[in-house]
Amino acid sequence: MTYKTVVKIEPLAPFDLLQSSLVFATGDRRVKSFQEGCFSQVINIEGRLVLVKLFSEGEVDKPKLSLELYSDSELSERTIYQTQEVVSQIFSLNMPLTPFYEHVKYDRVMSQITQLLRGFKFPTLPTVFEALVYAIVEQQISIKVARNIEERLAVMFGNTLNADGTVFFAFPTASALIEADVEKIRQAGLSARKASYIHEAAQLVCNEELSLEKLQGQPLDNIVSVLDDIRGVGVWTAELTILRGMGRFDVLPADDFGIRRVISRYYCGGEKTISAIEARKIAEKWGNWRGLAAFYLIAAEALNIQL
DNA sequence: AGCCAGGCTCTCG
DNA sequence: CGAGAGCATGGC
Repeated sequence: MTYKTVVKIEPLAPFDLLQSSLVFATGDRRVKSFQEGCFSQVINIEGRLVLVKLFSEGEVDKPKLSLELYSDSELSERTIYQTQEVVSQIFSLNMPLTPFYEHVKYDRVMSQITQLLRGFKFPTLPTVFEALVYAIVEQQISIKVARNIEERLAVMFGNTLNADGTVFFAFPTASALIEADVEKIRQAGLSARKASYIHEAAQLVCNEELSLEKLQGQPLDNIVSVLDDIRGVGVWTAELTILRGMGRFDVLPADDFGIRRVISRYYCGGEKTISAIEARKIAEKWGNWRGLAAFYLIAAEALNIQL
């Protein structure tokens, strides 16, 4: 028996669900995807799984969303509210974009790109732990390979939710990853080393040697150095975790090859990839939106936008 | 075929 | 210390 609840959301304008979800367009429907105008993902609310389907019913400057929740038992008001909060976090629905657009008004490149991508919000992840695991997976390999592996982790170790006869997979909990041994994690397509990083990180979180959620709101340098102490985590991984796991768009993962490439393409003629130091310098003018701005460039490149 | 993707650790000089 | 090898998969 599948229970369904529908919630209407009016996010802060502007918001463009289609642009923001494009990165999930090729995703496995059973895990996380954006297909036929619908974003879907299973969310874990205090151990209870809820399948979320999100549709746009409005326009970029008058956004309205329809959120459908599917579960195998009736949801309490509290769970419905919490699910809605997580969805709101994933797409930063309460974060205003207008101050960012104002800030980059005199940056010729960024002002053009923000106009073309008006309403784009870089999607984040529901928990810091998930963001950390994703970042470790994504080290060094291409996005496409990383996405396959992330989906495989969910299918292999995630809890399942049966909704109307179809099985969906949530991202694995830390304890599920601990129980799976390193060799089993490796079979998702990871190197033995990354598999053990992930296994160790899961142990840290489970044993409460590390409280990821407690790091939220601390000064950036603090968080980076705490995360940097985890084996397998360097500055790049820490910064990407903070950006996607904590919704901190003031972080620029400057070591990121892709980010350096797109900054070079749109700001330096693109002949050679720039250094992390040069990237940070150029990003200074984006102020506290430097991370978000970088992902506007990534999105622009993915859409092959030429200025 | 071989190099390179949204890096990091370990080893060696 | 700094430099370099090694790692997983998949696209080109």
